[in-house]
Amino acid sequence: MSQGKVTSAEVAARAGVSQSAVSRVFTPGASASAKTVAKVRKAAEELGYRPNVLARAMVSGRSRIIGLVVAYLENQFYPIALELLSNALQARGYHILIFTAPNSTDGVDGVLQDLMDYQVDAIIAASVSMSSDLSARAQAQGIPVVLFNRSQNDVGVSNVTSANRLGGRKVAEFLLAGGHERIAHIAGWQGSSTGRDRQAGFMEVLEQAGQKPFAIVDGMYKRDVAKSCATRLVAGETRPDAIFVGNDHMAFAVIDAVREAGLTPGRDISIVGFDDVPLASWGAYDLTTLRQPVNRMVESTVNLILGQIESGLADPQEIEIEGQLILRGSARIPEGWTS
Amino acid sequence: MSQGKVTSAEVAARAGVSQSAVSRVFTPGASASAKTVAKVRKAAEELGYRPNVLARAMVSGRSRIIGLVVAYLENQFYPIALELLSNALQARGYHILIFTAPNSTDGVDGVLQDLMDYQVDAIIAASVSMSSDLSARAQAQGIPVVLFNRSQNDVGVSNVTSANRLGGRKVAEFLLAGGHERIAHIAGWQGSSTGRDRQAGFMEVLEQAGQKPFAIVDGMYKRDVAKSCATRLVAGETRPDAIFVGNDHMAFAVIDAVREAGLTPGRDISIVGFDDVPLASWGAYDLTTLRQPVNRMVESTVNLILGQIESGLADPQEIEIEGQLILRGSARIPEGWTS
DNA sequence: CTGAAAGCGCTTACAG
DNA sequence: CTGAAAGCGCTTACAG
Repeated sequence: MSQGKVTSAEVAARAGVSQSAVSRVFTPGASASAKTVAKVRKAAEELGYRPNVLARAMVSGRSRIIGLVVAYLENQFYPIALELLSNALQARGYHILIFTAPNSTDGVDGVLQDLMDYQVDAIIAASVSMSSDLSARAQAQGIPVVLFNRSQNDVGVSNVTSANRLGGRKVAEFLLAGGHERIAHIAGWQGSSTGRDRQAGFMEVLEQAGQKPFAIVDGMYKRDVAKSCATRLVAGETRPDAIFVGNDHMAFAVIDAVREAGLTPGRDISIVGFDDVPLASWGAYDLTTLRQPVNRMVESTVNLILGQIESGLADPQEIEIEGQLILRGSARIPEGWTS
Repeated sequence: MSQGKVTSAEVAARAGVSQSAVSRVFTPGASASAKTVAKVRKAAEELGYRPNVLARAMVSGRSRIIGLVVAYLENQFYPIALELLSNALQARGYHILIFTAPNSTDGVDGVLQDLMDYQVDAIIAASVSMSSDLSARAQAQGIPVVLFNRSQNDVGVSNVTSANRLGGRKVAEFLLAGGHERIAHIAGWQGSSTGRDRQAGFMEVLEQAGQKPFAIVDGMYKRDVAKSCATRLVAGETRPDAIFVGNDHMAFAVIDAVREAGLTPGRDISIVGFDDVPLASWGAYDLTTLRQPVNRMVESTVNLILGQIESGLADPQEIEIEGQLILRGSARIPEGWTS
């Protein structure tokens, strides 16, 4: 069957047609007679021919490659998102070229440059921020960029997030309704929009209720930071009766810390996370959390990206998807609470 | 600065040299005078020129793209491996094109075909198996293939695994030394080499010791399967005093099940996993497990792959890396045990 | 519908 | 060291 790389010219020779005819047979929506199609398909089959995507990309200007910049793969939210993105894109004939990013803007910028060298049709940047310089370069080359799970309005790119501020509000309302009076917040990294927005929503509601937070600290989206914060918080004379944690990944560490201090989440202290990664529902953590609807976030991202690739225009859009509070055992549930 | 896509011809024009000269300046190890280099770099800088990787790939036959087939992203072992692979490859100027695989051989084969269409320089298949037909096609095209965390000797491809059989033996020895008498095994998927090898090593040692396993069931590498198996096992009149679980991902579900039955891992029943993913060390699970040295597995994979790409020859190699038992709280530790 | 020809953006012998 | 030219494997007007 196949023997090294087979080209369209070889197929043409065997089928007794021109190379252009072979190309047309493999180009969706091209014109070829049934007879030609049959001859070409037969020859191609016999030779094991498959079109070279890279060559096609050169001339058509479409690589069918989407660049994905990703970080924080230890946080289960991202592998899940990655898998969903890959599946959805694959189903539409696109594939993901992965770039793992150092967490600084500089690092990301370098990586984005590399990405563009591959002539990607679009870029999805998950959980990182970029400079406006780089976003301008992408724009200039007509490459749509979308920020996934992060927003940044200074650089003129699209972004898809959940309703983070509203999410923060919902958590605060839930905790207040539960009668908590000393609510601490181990926040998501304040260098990120998600961290800031969740905190802002949370604070708004507390303020409206005339309640001061027990403490606010930046957990940096890091397990070890969150854990030591939690340990410190619960070691004091008076301790919080609830902790809202900026994401699930940190919340797991907080639960570990709380238990090490001899307390039981949901009874002695309420813990609420943000994301609802699969692990949140596993027995050992049973974490109450505000779900980010990752399915719908991915769906929106894919539609947005493909729409922009096909239309050729890339006016930035901001998509925000509302998430829902998922009640589990780690936090006291207010009487009669429904949601 | 940058204005749409800039080509080497435009740079040449501005620098007052030939297009070939520009190409040479950007080709590592080509010959160009200091003067030419300076002129070209300056012009390139001013225009925002970067070589088109795809065009380079067309003529050089090297895309600097490595295809990665991956599944099971919910199991933390794979995102971790993915991140390490991507970092290592990126540092050497390669990038990963991701393909998520359906778990059937047919599915994988289809995906591999798509992969080859992108003219990847090599293929890494993690946790999946492929048909010998497909491996032959890759071979014929001179594309090295390595199986990561899976072995398959019928198809003539390289593979990198940990010492799974030995690992199974180590776990059995540990459990026996701990005085356990009713050891069950919720095995890794028996359709996979890892599942079979771990089980085989485990059985060998039990047999040598004249002990029959309490039960052997196939957990399929699925949480829900493993969990219901565990629930059933501990519900019986006599129950196992230890369970060796085919990987950590399932072991977490087993621990959940055991706790739901009112038992305490490490005290009432010993649970041992396989992998040592980060989550295994978190407080809520504290899982004793046989570590797969993912760092070294990745390192070997990258060296193997790049060696084969550069040498042009791809004689299959089998690399096996020994793992170590990591003692934690989920299993009774034999007195005086050191390892 | 179909073939000959140009061209996508590069690299790489080949002369000089 | 350097430029002109061929060619990588395709797609896509352009004639017919």
